[in-house]
Amino acid sequence: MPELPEVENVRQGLLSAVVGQTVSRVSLRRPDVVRGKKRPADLLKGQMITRVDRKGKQLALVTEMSGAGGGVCLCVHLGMTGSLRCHDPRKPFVPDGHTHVVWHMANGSRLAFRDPRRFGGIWTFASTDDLIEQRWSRLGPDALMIKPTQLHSGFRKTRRVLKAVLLDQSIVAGLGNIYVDELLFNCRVSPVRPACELDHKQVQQLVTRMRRLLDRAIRSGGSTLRDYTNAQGQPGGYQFSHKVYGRSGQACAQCGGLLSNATIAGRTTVYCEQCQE
DNA sequence: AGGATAGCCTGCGGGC
DNA sequence: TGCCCGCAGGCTATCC
Repeated sequence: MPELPEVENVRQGLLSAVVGQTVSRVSLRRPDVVRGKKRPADLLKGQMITRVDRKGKQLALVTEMSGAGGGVCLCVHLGMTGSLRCHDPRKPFVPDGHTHVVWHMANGSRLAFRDPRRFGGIWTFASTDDLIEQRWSRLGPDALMIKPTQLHSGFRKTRRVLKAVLLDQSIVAGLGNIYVDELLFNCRVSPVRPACELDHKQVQQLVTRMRRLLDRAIRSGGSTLRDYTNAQGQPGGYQFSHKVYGRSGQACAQCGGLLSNATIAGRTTVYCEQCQE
């Protein structure tokens, strides 16, 4: 469930907890969560974490410079149930069966990657340039950065419906099922509307409202439905502001009619047939 | 080749 | 009470 607002909250929590810390030991309890070519040296052992970057729903733990183009880095994708949690040196921490990687820091704190469903994973790169070229270049612009012209050109090159296009990370990176439904309701636009039908003014409004929605969700700590917590283990509060997600059969906040539930683009979708055209 | 669909994986909740 | 099945969903692979 971690979408952009949740991942951004995790990123911000990691800034204070692990940036500047040196990794003294890495415990790889479940090797297959590290995808692609993995070298133990690439799991950051002996290196100092200097940055935590994000694009869309993906994070990067970056270490100090090593050759051209930036530091060695790990790309972490949380998938549906993945989490990155920091554990205080003074408190006991017993990794359970779903804790796949533990980074032990020189100051005694630990960073744990846990992911019961294992839709997430970790990718290793020799430099941030490699990460960008080999992986992040496949993503569209980040949802907080995208310009209306960029989204509009993404819309015009397909015949798919809005729901499918907004979920497509190669068009815009960071939205998932929750925030797409919330955004479409916020804009009063139907999820089954072909994306290519929107004119520039409508796309502009979509981008404006997308940024505002995501900003508010970030400031609320993201949405916690079941699993999500930030890097410090605290839940978010934006689930209390959801207008449509998870509210099928309940009253529309705008017209009072019943919210509909349908499978659109293979995803459960909640929307108001009356208000969203 | 764009687009739809299956499969990955576990936990939980509804229904019998 | 307990079991089984359906569902949740981001992303990749596969097929049409």
